[in-house]
Amino acid sequence: MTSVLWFRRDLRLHDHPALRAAIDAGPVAPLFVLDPVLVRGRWSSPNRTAFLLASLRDLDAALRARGARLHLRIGRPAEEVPRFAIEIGAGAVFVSRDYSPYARRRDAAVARALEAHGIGFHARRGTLVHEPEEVRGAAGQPLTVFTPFHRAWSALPLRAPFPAPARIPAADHPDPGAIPSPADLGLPPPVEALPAAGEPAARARLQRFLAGPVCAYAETRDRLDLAGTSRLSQDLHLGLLSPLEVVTAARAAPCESAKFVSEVAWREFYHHVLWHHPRVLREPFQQAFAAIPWRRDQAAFEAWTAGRTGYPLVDAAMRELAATGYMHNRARMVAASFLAKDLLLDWRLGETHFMRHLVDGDVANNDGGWQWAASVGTDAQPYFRIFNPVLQAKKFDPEGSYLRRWLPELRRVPVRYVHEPWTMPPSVQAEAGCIIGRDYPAPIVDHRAAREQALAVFEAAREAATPKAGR
DNA sequence: TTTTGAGTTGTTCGA
DNA sequence: GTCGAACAACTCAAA
Repeated sequence: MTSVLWFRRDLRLHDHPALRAAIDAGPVAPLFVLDPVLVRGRWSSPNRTAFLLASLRDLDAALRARGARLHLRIGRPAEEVPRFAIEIGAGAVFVSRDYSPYARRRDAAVARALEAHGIGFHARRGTLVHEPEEVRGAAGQPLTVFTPFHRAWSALPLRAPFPAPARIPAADHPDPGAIPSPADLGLPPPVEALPAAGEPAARARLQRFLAGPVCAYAETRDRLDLAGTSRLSQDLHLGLLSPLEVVTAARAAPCESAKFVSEVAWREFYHHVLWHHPRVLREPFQQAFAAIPWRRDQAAFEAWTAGRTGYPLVDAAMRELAATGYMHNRARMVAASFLAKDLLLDWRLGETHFMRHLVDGDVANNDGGWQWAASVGTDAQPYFRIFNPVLQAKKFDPEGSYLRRWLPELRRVPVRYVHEPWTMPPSVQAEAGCIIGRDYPAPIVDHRAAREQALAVFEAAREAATPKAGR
């Protein structure tokens, strides 16, 4: 039986259960559908699309080396997938499961359309290590606190990863369709320094990380001035790497890798939370905080996006994002906390801004991270944990090298002032060529006062949602 | 059922 | 400068 392998966020040949199932069924027609909703939607990103398109070119090359080729269609999947399957005479469509609310609606529509023509739709694992149905508490319930989730997740056995197939029996369509460039799609050019795309580049990053950096990961992952993180987020997002293979390889690393594996578990946790609670894309997981009166302040939001808040770590982070489509994880937390707590702006504004820029932008992880930073997520109640952007900078970038890298205005500012440049005496400002208010902004809010206000606002929301006496 | 233990990533304050 | 306690008593998970 001829089948279609519809690639989505599983752009690899290694450890690909859906691909294996398709090959076992007979000739395979690999397909990718460029969905306008994902290319031009509210949460789309030219950076991410460019990385996707480059990865597709790579996937096509890898398929050709094995006797097949990638077919590309542009349009709505509910129309394009059935049309393609019918044209090629396929009896089934295989996919790797996808978990976002949009993906669920899309896949349900595609499956319905296929069914009308007697074509099967088969979703296999491959996007996560363990499926949402598999990670459960003692009473069989979905878990919403990370630690019990992590325990249950870690206790599940790992299957052996599948090797990449040596050959793929091809079912070719006479019109393969060309992989467009971003310009062909009318998209603005992406940032210059995109990571190398495609499965081989991702596998090389994984090997390099596991050969050494993973051993220091627990100590260096938070350091803004060191390259201590894995930099695999975009690869996991697009499925250039199988998370199962990543975890299997990490556990076999020559040193302690549990901290890194637990970060992969965070990715799974947020995917599972989104699967069980799709409403989190619209509202806080903790409904008590749905009523927080977020401020409307366009100027403050624009200062944040432009990296001109006057707090160097926040500004460096936002400029790193604009310049590279990437932001260090620690910087994401500080920048997000600043938007939600110091500026009291709706975390969903920041969530959208991140999605529009991040090469690794992932609905589940981004939403989970933002809700955590805004203290409205699955965490029980640490709303009084408000990052101090100055302390965070001193702690994780002691010499200010990350700050200076992204804030040229501060390059000549002495270390003792670089974390809080507004404390520079005028003579030092003149000498450093950095006049506060002219070359670099004064803080747009006073952190101490903003913190007090945020505490009061969150406290009030919590009070309002709590019934007074004894339920 | 009720109770008990515990919770990614912090900050501030006062000794 | 360092260190422990307080933050505020909440929710979830499991015994």
